[in-house]
Amino acid sequence: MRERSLVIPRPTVRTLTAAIDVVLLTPRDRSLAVLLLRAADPRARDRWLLPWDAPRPDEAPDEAALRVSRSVLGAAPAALEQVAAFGDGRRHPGDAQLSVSFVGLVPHGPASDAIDGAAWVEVDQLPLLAPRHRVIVEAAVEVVRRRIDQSPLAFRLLPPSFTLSELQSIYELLLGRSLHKASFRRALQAAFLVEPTDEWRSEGRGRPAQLYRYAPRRKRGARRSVRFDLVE
Amino acid sequence: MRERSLVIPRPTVRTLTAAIDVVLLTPRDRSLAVLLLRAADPRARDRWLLPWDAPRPDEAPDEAALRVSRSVLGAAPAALEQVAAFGDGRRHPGDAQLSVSFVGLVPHGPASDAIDGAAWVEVDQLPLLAPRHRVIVEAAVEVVRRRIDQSPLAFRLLPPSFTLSELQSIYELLLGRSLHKASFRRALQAAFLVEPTDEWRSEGRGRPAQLYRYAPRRKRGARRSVRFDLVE
DNA sequence: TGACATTAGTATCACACTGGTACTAATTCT
DNA sequence: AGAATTAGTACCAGTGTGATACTAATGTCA
Repeated sequence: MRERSLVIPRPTVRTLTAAIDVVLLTPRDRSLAVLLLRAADPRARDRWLLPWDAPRPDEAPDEAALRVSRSVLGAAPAALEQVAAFGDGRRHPGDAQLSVSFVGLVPHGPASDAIDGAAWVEVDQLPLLAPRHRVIVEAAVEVVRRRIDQSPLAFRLLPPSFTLSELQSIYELLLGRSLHKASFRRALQAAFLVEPTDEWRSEGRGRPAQLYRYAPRRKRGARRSVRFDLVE
Repeated sequence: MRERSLVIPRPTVRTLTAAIDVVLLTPRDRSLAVLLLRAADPRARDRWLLPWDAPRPDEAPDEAALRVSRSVLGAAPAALEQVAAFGDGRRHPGDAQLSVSFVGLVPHGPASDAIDGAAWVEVDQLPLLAPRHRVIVEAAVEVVRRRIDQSPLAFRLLPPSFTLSELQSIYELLLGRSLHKASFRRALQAAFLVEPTDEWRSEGRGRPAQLYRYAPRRKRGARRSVRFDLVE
């Protein structure tokens, strides 16, 4: 190794203001919806907000995100993952210099209730938000889309038992395109991810569908071939 | 939507100490190596450190990461992406409550020099590090491995022109397994990612290899089938 | 009641992709 | 010259993909 005579000054930490911002997502109609809070003061600069709070002393970011999620949902979300830290110039409603953002998934169904002053809004039809909250929502959706075939996120958007058509709808929702039914089921079968229950659901018209549950059987080394799906 | 009578208190921000920690990676031999700094004081609690600093006032995290990278490399890395924020109880060398971590990629070759007091260490043979620095390195490697087929990260670990065998070696390094040569090249061809130069490189023994450059031709909607490669 | 719409689920089949094996090509080493 | 080494290609059986079309089971409506 060649060496240059630069010298590293010993760094010291500096304080800044921080917030934990949570994007809670649930499937709604044919789209994803995010939970927004209406500002208590109607003359506030931001009418709508993501749920957020400052981390308490000695509270880890994921603990704070769980606490914020519980406070608005009344229960923990089915999944909660960090999205990223945002600290650029975009304005935060609490003027935090740094935001650590999380995305939580809420199953479709009656659990989608929320507290007073909150509303599920489709992510394609966001109202005016603080600029940083807007980019956080976009990043959260992107994170879920990217991780969908690495992590069982799709199953977190469904109740414990579901039909294969519902599962396919979630995948189509997240991937943004329609999928081939037979291929989808063949791949699902090959991955040993679900198992059928002995229940059937009759949803209005049409033939009843069998209900399945998420029951992954560990498959070691499911080695896939290399794919060059470069986005940029 | 059903409404409960919970009330959201208006949150206020709180200050905490923060650091920007940078993991610089380069291919070395048959492994990945990370740039570590040796502590100036030999009696310091941590003998080895990741490059880090506190963000300056009004400096965004990615700007700070770029600044830290430049200060130890003498130049910008070929890629720089955020890994995650870490704020659990694990100790940071500067006792920062929150770490925003970044991973930078440095091409193989003469640009892998570094400043005095720094060393490239294989990621499988890390010395004793502060606990948070250890998990940051592990997370950084994992991020690169996960994003390899979504983002042209592999090309950032190579100089501007390279042989296809070198490219395949990088993929094998990151994926941790060997790949089929013909399949690798077929997939590469189909993705329109590289183009041949008119140069050839004779590297000691064996037939000379043609040099290629990264020249992606945008292919819209390269739709792949769904794969259920769930890790957990 | 019976035809029809609707949704679930399967069968068939041409086509494309994967990866093992084996080959040719061009260079250095001895 | 011949062996070793690395680059690159050809062949091919097996497997995955997705279009089309089918059967199955229910509700709707005349």
